[in-house]
Amino acid sequence: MGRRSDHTRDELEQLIIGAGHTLLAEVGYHRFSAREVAKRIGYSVGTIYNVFDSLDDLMLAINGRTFLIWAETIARSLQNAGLDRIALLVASYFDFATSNRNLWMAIYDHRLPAGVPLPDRYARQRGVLTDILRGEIAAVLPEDRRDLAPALARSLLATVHGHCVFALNGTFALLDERDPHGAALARVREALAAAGAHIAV
Amino acid sequence: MGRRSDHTRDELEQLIIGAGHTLLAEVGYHRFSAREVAKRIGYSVGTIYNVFDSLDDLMLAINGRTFLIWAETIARSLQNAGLDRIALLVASYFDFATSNRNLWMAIYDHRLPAGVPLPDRYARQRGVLTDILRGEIAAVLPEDRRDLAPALARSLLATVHGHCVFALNGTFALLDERDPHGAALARVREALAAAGAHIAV
DNA sequence: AGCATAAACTGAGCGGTGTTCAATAAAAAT
DNA sequence: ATTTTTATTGAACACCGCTCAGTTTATGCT
Repeated sequence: MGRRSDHTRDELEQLIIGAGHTLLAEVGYHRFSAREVAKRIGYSVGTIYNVFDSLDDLMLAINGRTFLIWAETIARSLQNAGLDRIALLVASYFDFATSNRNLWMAIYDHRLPAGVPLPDRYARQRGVLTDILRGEIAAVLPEDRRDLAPALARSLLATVHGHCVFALNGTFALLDERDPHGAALARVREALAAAGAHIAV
Repeated sequence: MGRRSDHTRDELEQLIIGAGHTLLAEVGYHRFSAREVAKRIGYSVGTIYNVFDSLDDLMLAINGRTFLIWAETIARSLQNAGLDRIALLVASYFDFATSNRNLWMAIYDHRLPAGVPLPDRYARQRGVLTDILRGEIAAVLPEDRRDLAPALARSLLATVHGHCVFALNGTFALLDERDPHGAALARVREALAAAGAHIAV
């Protein structure tokens, strides 16, 4: 066929990302395919490649959306948080990863060829989430140590991430760890305490 | 052709694992293929599948070998270690991962289908490495807290792992972190200090 | 209205993948 | 010498990412 124009270019892009997001959530990164996305929206493979340069490109768009949803989820749960906002952040991280297994893992399963840098757009979508973390960590640090916030936020993110990965990929099951979330929170508390943070517990 | 018997079954298995290991190191998980392994040892695809049930099976064998080499590397570097053995462990972790990027990442890139448990053989190969860690951590804990060692070892492994993943997958580059190894070591020291460990620094 | 241009969309085709299994060839046993 | 067992093959199947000549439709122009 030819021009159909049921959708504008932007709508089509969003349609693809949406269907891709759903497919990814259902089957996971390594069973994801452009052909299946096309089938689901009633277009042919070629159309996917007219809108996106490559599958890498599409994956970045889908993962970018996951990041936005993730940031939104965490922001919302922070709104009705108690005093211990840090504990809530850790819990949110685990919660999102666990209840969106495939989407969350795809973020880290997908990698660009060596040397290709992440596009700015994607970097910004990721930034939304890390900005929230940095803000919350800065808030619990004493004023004279606020400058530690960026580095500490990165490091604690990595700490929680490590526990979360091991929880989801079976490593912790192998090691008989039954409370990954608790362990992560304990490490975060120790690090914050060492930095002089004042946390309500 | 038919029976060639240049190799016994076991030799052939080791030949495949060896060539697979090399290929994996060269091209990484997502460009790894059974056909290429076969080509490199002068056999055809079918032979790979006579020796291994599936590619998952072969990947486990290869990753298992990586674990053994990793454990050996760490054990050797512990032999001529100074007083701060914990710092050396963290450094070794980063060092192995960085200088064996593809092999190390493949351990975590490869995942069995949901529900399929890791075979015992593989679990044991992994165990060698974690046993070393648990021993070293127990050694720096006061006697009356030695029982914390297993849980703490798991958690610190996850902590260092998280930092290492972010260092290798570009997340830390995105977040302007320039000393992942230093950050990981700082977190480990804080956690050990909180557990009452006595470390030579 | 008719026609030319531009845009959207297709899907067969290319070279790859994991996996299977009838056929085959050589060694071992009889 | 003949049968049996074993090791090995590679074409075939259904999938993959990706391309691009070709088709269809909408739009602009006279």
